[in-house]
Amino acid sequence: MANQHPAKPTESELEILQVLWANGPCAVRTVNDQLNLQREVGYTTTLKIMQLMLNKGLVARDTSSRTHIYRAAVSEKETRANLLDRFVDTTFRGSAMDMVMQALGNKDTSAEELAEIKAFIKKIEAEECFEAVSIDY
Amino acid sequence: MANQHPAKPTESELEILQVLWANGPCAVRTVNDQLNLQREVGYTTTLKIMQLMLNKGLVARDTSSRTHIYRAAVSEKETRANLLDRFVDTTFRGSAMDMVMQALGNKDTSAEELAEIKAFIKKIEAEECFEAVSIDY
DNA sequence: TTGCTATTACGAAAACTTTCGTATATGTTT
DNA sequence: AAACATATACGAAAGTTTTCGTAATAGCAA
Repeated sequence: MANQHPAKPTESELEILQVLWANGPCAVRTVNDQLNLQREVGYTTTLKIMQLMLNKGLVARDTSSRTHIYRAAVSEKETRANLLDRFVDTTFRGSAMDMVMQALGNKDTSAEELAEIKAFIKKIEAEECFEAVSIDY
Repeated sequence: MANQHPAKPTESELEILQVLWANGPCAVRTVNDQLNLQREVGYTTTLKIMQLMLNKGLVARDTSSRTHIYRAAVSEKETRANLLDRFVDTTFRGSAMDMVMQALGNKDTSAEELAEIKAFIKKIEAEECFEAVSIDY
């Protein structure tokens, strides 16, 4: 179920994965248009990267029609988890707590969001009472 | 006070900054030794990167004695904040909440840590009542 | 068919990062 | 002084990622 190789997409590759995760399977043209909402990227550049991603197994594609349709071949959740792990290691010396604190400390966390987190924590705490039961759902 | 250019250290540069932040001003030899606790890196490699960092303004150095003493020229807090921003943007589409949730969701958050976060949230909520006052200390 | 547009494929250049060999200089020890 | 160990400086190579020019192909319209 889990990916064999933890998948370490580059920054550009990640941008593309974001588009695919958000929009579902897309043609290269669509992906490129989406990217260009944020920054200028040439069409063949996007195409090339997506072809490289195909080789790495980060995406798959349907070539039955002329315009190939690409889809993400790695899950958003797992990829995020991997990247988060790496990031916490390199930037917060492995302390996820430090990172959460810093994220919360950034002045722009609304009261609503804080409430949301509190609720989430409550949920986790409730689950911890039943550790023997699988909570990996 | 804030850095002019948000400072985007590479991964190696970040490793070196971590050492400098943790140990205070260091000679290249010291930094290299520290790095080698985690992975093998040649001395001149570390030296070279630190010299490049000097050009970029990421570190400063005291050359009064033969062994130059380097120190971080960017603050840990600000750098972390910058990197965190970037990371949240690229990996969590800008949603710090999503990231915090994912971090907390990773099964290995202890009850103590959750309590810590709750306390921290309480502190933030208290501060939000006095938004006019600077909470940037 | 002919010409126009959109797409894929491919390779190479450009940009960036990391690594290391080597020259040179400076202390230290014998 | 001479030999040795250690430090800096520098440049080039190797590795990785991104960018883009160009060719080949397929679909479509006139």
